[in-house]
Amino acid sequence: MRPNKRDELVRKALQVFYRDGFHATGMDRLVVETGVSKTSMYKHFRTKEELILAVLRLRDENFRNWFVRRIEELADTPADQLLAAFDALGEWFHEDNFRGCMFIKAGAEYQDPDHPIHVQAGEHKRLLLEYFSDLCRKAGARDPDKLACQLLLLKEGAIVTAVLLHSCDLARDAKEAAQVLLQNALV
Amino acid sequence: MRPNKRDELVRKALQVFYRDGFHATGMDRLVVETGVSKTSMYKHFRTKEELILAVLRLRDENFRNWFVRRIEELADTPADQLLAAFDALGEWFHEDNFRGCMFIKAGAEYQDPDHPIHVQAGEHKRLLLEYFSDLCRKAGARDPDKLACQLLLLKEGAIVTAVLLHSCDLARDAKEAAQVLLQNALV
DNA sequence: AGCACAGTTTACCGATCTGTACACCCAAAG
DNA sequence: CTTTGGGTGTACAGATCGGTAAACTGTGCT
Repeated sequence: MRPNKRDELVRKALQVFYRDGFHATGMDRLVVETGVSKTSMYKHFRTKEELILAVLRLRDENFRNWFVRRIEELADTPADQLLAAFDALGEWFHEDNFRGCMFIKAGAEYQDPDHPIHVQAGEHKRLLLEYFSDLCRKAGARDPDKLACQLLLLKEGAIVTAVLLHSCDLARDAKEAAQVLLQNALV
Repeated sequence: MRPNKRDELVRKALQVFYRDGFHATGMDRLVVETGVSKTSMYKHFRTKEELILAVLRLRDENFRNWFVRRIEELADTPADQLLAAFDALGEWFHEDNFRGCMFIKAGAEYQDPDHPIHVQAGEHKRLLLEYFSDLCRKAGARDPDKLACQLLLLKEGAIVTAVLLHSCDLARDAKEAAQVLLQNALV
């Protein structure tokens, strides 16, 4: 049970779940796709749910790391970083394997608010909200928590709309809206 | 094959799919829940996919009818109606059987952009965007299509965030953001 | 050498999945 | 009354679902 073997399984499962969904992906499929035997799979993860939770943990780590790093590459001041967040989003949308937010999809497939998967998906959004709040506070916004929440709404809305409407440049529209909200909150 | 019988099946299936999801709900479950026999079910709908498409058509009709009517009850002028949309949303969020947007969930479970279910889910959002654009134009916004898109982002973001974060009053925050955007677009 | 253990193969479990074959029932038409 | 035909229930098909049993293989440690 090498720990890196487990990580490799989680990485591969992440790809498949992200592409095809949770209920639509059976364990048999993952076993074939990873090349590992079914017994080994169940040695590493006692249930499918446990595997999904591990996948979500990895996805949270990957996404937040990428998001924050990219934002800091794109801008220096907190205010500019809040806007750069939407440039980063736009880059993500244009990746050809973009399939929306895994946590929104997880919350959509496991709707019971008390289900561990649903809870963990919510935790990801809470952490993002915290990050935004922090930036808003540093930028000197009047009500940083409220502004952060509003910017989060723009981000989430842009993601789900980008999935369903493949037409317009939603990241740009979201960024311009964020600009208006930010300006309004700074005065 | 009375047509009202078919409609009754669609109505009941809508409830179950909305509560439990598409992949997680089997046809056997629907047969039990509706009391109809399996053979009859498949006489009305040749496949599960056909049933889901019928459900989405009904949902689109129900939701847009309710949404527009409620908005017109709450406000008279186009500008006020754009803001009242978020009051209507808030009422929806507080219904105890609120489970998010069925079309976002449909798009999340059927991710292939060419899949009929995904396409139909996108169509719903396109119709909502048209409705918003119309109101923005009547309200005299500078760039009505862009403003409509931004307000749609706020709406969609509020929905998915309301599903995952059960804490704050997202409809209110979204409305205040809409107010700022609207004011900015009217000057 | 001998042991421990990660990982494999193969076969299987009962449940559930979408979808179908077929005989039956009952009302309207001849 | 008999025939016709739509709607029904039963029973099933074949695949897949999540998960397990048991015996084997290979590697590293002592």
